[in-house]
Parts: sequence; structure tokens; C-alpha cells
Amino acid sequence: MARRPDHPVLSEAEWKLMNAVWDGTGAVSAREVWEALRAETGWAYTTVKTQLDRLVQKGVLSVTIDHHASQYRPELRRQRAVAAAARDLARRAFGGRMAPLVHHLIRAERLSPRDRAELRRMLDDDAEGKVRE
Amino acid sequence: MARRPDHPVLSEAEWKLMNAVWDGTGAVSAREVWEALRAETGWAYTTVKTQLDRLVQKGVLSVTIDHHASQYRPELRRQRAVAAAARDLARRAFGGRMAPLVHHLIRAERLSPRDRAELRRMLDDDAEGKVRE
DNA sequence: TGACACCTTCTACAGTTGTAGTAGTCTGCC
DNA sequence: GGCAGACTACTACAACTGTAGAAGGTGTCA
Repeated sequence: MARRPDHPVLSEAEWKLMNAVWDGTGAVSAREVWEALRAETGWAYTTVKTQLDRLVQKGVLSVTIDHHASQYRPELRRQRAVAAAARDLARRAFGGRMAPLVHHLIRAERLSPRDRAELRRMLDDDAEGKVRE
Repeated sequence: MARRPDHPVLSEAEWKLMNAVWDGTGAVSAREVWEALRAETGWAYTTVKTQLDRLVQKGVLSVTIDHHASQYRPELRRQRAVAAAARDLARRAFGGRMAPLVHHLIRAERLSPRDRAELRRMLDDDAEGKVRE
């Protein structure tokens, strides 16, 4: 019944890499990713390159060669990655049920009044059967 | 902001172990955990024992000896573990902001009308100033 | 034509996680 | 007084993750 999420759950470093890729415009080079992450991580260029290639192996990125340099582009959208991670957490913590996770977040996490208002609006929209996305 | 003591993010197997411990009454023996998980995991007794001891090392469980047998009890509550995991995901995916994560869950995940109604109720309760910081 | 910059592939290695075997200890029982 | 059963401590080991160095190809510019 529960559809298998065949999307990989990203590791810590992989999230960093993918955030940099997603922030780019379509295809990015290893150098661009490296430069985007250098300040935050201090990683060596080859570290970034290794990780990018591992993500290609996993099907999370695809790569093409342009003038002897690899261009990487995401095969997994950020939204999908978030969904996979959230479902993974729900599976671990609540046997796969999303609702208790959302309950927890709303009850225990600090959300601004504006956040709350927007969430309420989203719930209301759904109740009215609006289509989006 | 993050003034709380750092709670560890549990791994896959650790969640299974901890779920079994939390489901127990206070303190549980390795044997009880093993028996609770045997059907689901097929793990050997020593696997469970090793994992429990690693969780003690990490401070997630504490242990006492009773009649030559270890009794484990949680030092981390389920709620805290969920919070740590959720914050970890928010950090990875959204730079630490919880709201986009909640947005995602409400927008993209299937929630029953009853779930939605209850979530709305929770938001309304909060809006009425029941618990404010 | 050679130095240089930049890129790639290959290899490495330690730490964590998942999973378990082996051997030793205690304890009640025949 | 030794044995079965339960339990513990110690050790192992492969996969995955984080991080990077070394070596080698290629285009460019003096």
C-alpha cells in the first residue's frame, strides 16, 4: 500500500553538495560547486569532485562532458529529496505515519505567527479541494 | 537559539532499538528488546546487545546491573529524538528553518481530512495564546 | 616548447554503522 | 561438582561516509 520511495536519502555532505547544485542554474561544474562551498566547508577541490561523482553513481546527479570538464545536473529535485527524508523519518519514528510527525512539528517547534497563519491557509485551501503545483 | 543540550541523531538501527525500549516499561533487558525485534529484524541476540551498549556509550541509554543482567533505560525521550531528527533535516534542507519543512509536509504529503482538521485545531489553539513564549 | 593552470581518474584511509561470532562467567539444578 | 542456559565482554569485518592526495591529460601563453 505504501508506495516505495525509490529516492535515496541523502547524507549530510550530500545535502550540502546538492544544495549547491540546486542553487545553480541547471548544470554546474565541480569548480562552481567547490567555490560555493569552500567558505562553509573548507573542502579540497577533490573532495567535492569525489562526492559529485559518487552522487552520479547513485543516480542523484547526471554528468556530461563539456570542453574536458564535467557538468553536473540534478536528477533528483529538492522537493523529492525533502519528501524522501521526511518519509524516512516518519518511517523510523512513527511506523511510516506522517501525521504524528506533522503534529510534533507544529506542537513542539517554534513557528512564527506568520508561519502559523500560512499553514492554516494551506490547510484551508486543501479543504476546499484546490489544485496546485 | 540552540541552547538545548545536543541530542544525537539516531541511525536506522538505533531507531528500531529505541522504539523497542520506549515501548517497554521503564527499564528493559537486552533479551526483552531482542524478543521485541526478532520477528521484524531477525537480528542475533549479540547484535541487539552490541547496539544497546553502543547507545549507552552515546548517552542515549543508561544501564544498571540487576542479578548479573543489564537493565537499560532511555536517557533520551522519543519526543526529543523526533525533535533532533526534524531539526537535523531542517538544517540540511532549509538552513535550519522549520517552517519550510512543515510547509512541505502539509503541501506534499497525503494527510487525511481528519489529520488536517486536527492540525488546524492545533494551530488555532496556539493562536489563542494558550502557550506563548 | 615548456611552464602553468585546470581538469580528471585512481587510490587511500579513518570513522561509523550493521551485524555477528567466540569465549568466558555466573547460577540453578541433577 | 559438573553441565545447560543465560548473560557479558571482546573482537571482527564489510559497507558506507567524509576527506583528500597523487598522478596524469590538455589547452594556453610567453
